Amino acid sequence: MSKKLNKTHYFDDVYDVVRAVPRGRVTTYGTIANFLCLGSARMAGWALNKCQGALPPVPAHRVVNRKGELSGRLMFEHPTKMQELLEAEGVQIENNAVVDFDQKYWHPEESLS
DNA sequence: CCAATGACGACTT
DNA sequence: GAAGTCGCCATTG
Repeated sequence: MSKKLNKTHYFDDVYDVVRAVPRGRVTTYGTIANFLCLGSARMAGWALNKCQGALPPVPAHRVVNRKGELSGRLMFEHPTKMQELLEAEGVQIENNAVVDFDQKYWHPEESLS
């Protein structure tokens, strides 16, 4: 899996990492950005903003900010869709934030095994 | 071309 | 320890 790091297509790498997130787990923008060496967590979030039209669909609901808050829930088709999806996967949401975020936190290196 | 914004993060006060 | 400020890089106005 050679990482091209083509800044014009880096969001493809972001999608790949987000798709690798196991069900019931969550990760952060900064982690993805750091893993892909994007240099800014904003780039990861920006890429996910367009993930809605990406195929296959990207489980962006599994990506939250450093605080574990569902910062992008308003960007979904429905503001509550993100929380519903997370709860459906066993992730408890409290005050728009992931419960036991440290426990649900997932790192791309885990996928490397 | 310049300025402002953004699904963020880390540092400083 | 909490709140505020600056920095990152790309897109849009």
